[in-house]
Parts: sequence; C-alpha cells; structure tokens
Amino acid sequence: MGTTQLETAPEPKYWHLKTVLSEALDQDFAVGEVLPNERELAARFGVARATLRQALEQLELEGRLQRRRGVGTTVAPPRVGVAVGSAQHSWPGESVDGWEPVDAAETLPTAAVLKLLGTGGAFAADQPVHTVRRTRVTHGQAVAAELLYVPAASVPGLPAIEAPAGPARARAVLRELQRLVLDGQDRSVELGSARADDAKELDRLPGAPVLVVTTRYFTTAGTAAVSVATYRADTCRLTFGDSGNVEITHEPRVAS
Amino acid sequence: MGTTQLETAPEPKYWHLKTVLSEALDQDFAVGEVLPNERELAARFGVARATLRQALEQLELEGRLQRRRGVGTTVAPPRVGVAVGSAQHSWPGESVDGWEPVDAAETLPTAAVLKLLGTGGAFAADQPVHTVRRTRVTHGQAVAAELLYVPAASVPGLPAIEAPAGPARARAVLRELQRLVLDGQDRSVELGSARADDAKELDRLPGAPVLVVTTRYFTTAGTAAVSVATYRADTCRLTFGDSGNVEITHEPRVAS
DNA sequence: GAGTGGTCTAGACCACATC
DNA sequence: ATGTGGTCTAGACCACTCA
Repeated sequence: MGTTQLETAPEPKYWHLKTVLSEALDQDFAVGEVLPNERELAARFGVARATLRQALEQLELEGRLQRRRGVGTTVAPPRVGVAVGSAQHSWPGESVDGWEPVDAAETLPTAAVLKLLGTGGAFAADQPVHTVRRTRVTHGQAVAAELLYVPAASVPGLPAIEAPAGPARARAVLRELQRLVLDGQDRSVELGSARADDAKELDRLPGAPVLVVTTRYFTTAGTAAVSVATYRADTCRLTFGDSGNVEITHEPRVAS
Repeated sequence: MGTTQLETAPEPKYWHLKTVLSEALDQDFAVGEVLPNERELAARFGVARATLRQALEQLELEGRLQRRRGVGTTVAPPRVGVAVGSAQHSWPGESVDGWEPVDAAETLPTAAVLKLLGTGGAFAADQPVHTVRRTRVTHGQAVAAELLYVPAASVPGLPAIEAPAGPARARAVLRELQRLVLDGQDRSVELGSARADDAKELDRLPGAPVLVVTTRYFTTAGTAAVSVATYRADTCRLTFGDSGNVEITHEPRVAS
C-alpha cells in the first residue's frame, strides 16, 4: 500500500529522451547548430550511448537532425517540399525541375522490372531495356536518384549504341521517349532503404530510409516506361498537386 | 606483400546479414511463416543479438517481416496498395473507401494546424476547430489513422454540441463539410513516426515508421479543412492515379 | 509459466572528416 | 593525431502473448 505508484507510465527511456531533446531543439537550438557529441549527451542524460542513439535515430528519421560520421550531429532545416507529379502528366525530362541525366545503359530486365512493365504485355524477358540514371538536385542538395527503364521496343528509333556512355546517352533516350504520345501515368509511394549505389548518390549510408516513387508511363500501346525514384526520406516532403510550397513546422501534431 | 587483401569489402555485418536473410526469405519461407526466434538466429549466424536485430529491423522497414512482441517474427505479405488521391478531388468521406469515422471534438488549433490552415487567413488562434478522428481499414487490417481539422467557421451550420461523442458526431461534421463546394486540394507525403495514440490505432508500437499524408481542402473562401493521415509504412504502398492495383514484388531492384 | 520480442547497459573497436 | 558518428558484443531485465 505504501507506494501508490500513480500510473508511472512505463514509457521507454529513449522515447522520453526523444521528447526532451525535441523540445530542447525547438527552444535552445538554431538550424545548423551542432549538438554536443553522443558520448557527452549520453552522460548528461545519464543513459547508455546506445539508448541516446535510439532517440537520435528517431529524430533523424523525422527530419529534425542530421548526423554525419566524423563531423557531428546538427539541427536539420525543415524538410524541403519537392514536387512529384503535377496535375499534367508528362514524360520524364520534359520539365526541367532539377533532374540531371547521369548515364544510360542497355540491360536485360529483372523479374521485378518486367512485372512493372506488365508481364503479360508485349515485353519479354529477353528483350533489352534502356536503363537511364538521373539525379535530382533541389536547393543545392541531392534529394533523389532515379532509374528509368525504357524497353528498347518503346523507342525503336534509337540506334543501338551511339552516344558515348554518360549524360549525353541518357539525354538521347529521354529525347526519343518524348516523341511518343503519353496516354496516362500511374504512381505509388512506399518506404524503402537506400541501396548502396543510391545511397552514394544521395550522400547517405546504405540502408538510409528513402521514399520510393514508382511511376509507370502509358501509351495506347501499353506501358512504355517505368521509373523508380528514391527520395531521401529525412530531408524531403513529397508534394502532389499544384500548390506545393506549404510551410510545415516541426511542432507536435495536436491530439484529439 | 603477403596478404593481398583483394578488396575485402568492409561491409557491415548487419548489412550482409540482411542480404542473406532476404534471400532466405525468398527461397525458403512462405508468407505468414514464423522465423526462428532472435536468440537462435543470432547464434546460428554467429553474431550478437543486437546485430541480428539491426538486420531484422531493416527488413521490417522494407515490409518483408512483421515482428510482434510475445509472438514472434513472421514473413509479411506483400504491401497492400492503398489509393490516396484519385483523379477527382473530393471531400473526405464522400467515397466509402474504407474510412471509418471514430469520434469528433472541438478544440483550439495548435500553431502547426494554424499554419496549415493558412496563418494569414480568416482563421485566428482563438477560433475553435472541429477535430474528427477516422481510421481506415483495408483487407481486414487497420492501415491508417487520420485527424481532420475543420475550422468552425467552415461549417457554420453545425450546432455547437449536438450528437453524443462518437462516430455519429464525426459523421455530422463530415456531412456538413460536404455541403460546401470543393475548389481544389493539395497533398504532401513524408516520413514520420507514430505518436502514441496513432500507434495504438494502428496496432504498432509508438515510434513505428509511418507515411504522413497531409491534405488541404480549398473552397473559394480559402482553406476549409486540413487532414493529417498516418499510414503504416511497413504494410502500405500509397497509390496515386486511377489504376492503383499494381503488383510489385520484393525482388531486388536492378542496378545499372 | 514459458517463450517471444523490446529495452538497456558498459564497454570495445572501426571508418571517416578535419586540422 | 584527434574527435566524431557507426558497428558490434555479451550480457541483463522487462512487457507481452498464449497455452
């Protein structure tokens, strides 16, 4: 009977820590400011470093912090809104909203790509696809890496190998694609983790959380191309529709 | 000279583990099957449990695994595609795609909500907003929890307090909203972590990764309502556009 | 009560950036 | 060379589910 214990909420330490840190970030830190290092923070809060890291990880996931090995932990700026899908459908590369062609190659499609193109369609596993790599830069930072798959059958006018590997070759494929009449498109967004190559392009470690945007481009003849774009989940807010420049603060969402 | 060390790739153990497990899942396990427990898996691979958990965590983030305390780790089914935003704009609740009204209340808006509604607009901080809670169920499982903010000024026809708290009250607010002429809407998607209340509704632990879909509804008079919906990131693939039922496999995306 | 995943600790070493 | 975050270990205990 002695200890009444009135609901001492068995809230995990790292969760409570996250809340405390979150409030401290709002009040005592400016964007870009560096936090004390992990060992000191852990000591200051009286927890093990692993526990402190669990809290930091969450805050980084929410886009509040940015951690860089060998440098330190800094307060992240608000997420940038990147437009993904305006009202008008258009081929990749038609509007110049930050996409940079990197390279292109010709390969055989994997099962996953085949499925996206439509397994039962006109494209067979032994038909080559052009694979175009692009990156997207906004406000001076790389926010997305894309792989665009264009079945060779979609762009019959494209010579087998003409431009030297590099941006020029990527541009050639895009140019050819834009000759076609776009009939519609299809988009989905899901959470993923960055593959090694994407991570490098995005200046993150492999496994970093990314938003994977998969787009299918249709002509009357069927699926003409498929794009798989991976956006940095920590720094990006994907916007749809026409007025995409909303300011959203980091303040806690309201409870009912 | 002795040890040539030909590129022994300092790949982290957990990353390699993840790859190995991923392949094992493709080949040796069926959806719904339970894996050996963490202690045994760790022993089998000769790593500490924490390292094994780091790999499992990634796989869960990618929607390949499902872990439940007290139960075990099971192979997750492919992500379900949930339609979020058809071509036609419409008020929440107009089409019955799985949303269930839960409750409604009247509160004062937080700074964050005010900003979404438009700080410079007709809505002031001392004007109450109706807060409607809804949940979305697809294929028998809860996939999303939503908070809809409707400034009282948007629905002047709504009596102050009429229906008893509960679904009926939520429905009353939605019904009133649908009287207005929708002029446009605005959507953004970002990564977040589930708050305690959302987590409970989604049958996940607090902090679980979620996709936060923020929608603003416009009338000619300005922003009439704002919706913040949190989708389970592990089980959901958000689809936009009209043909949203694409099958996407878990196979590794192709490299260039 | 037995078995599961979730949390936490106190250390160690490594990879990287910077001076 | 120093200091940072990233990885890893070998334990411990807790919260939960289910028979």
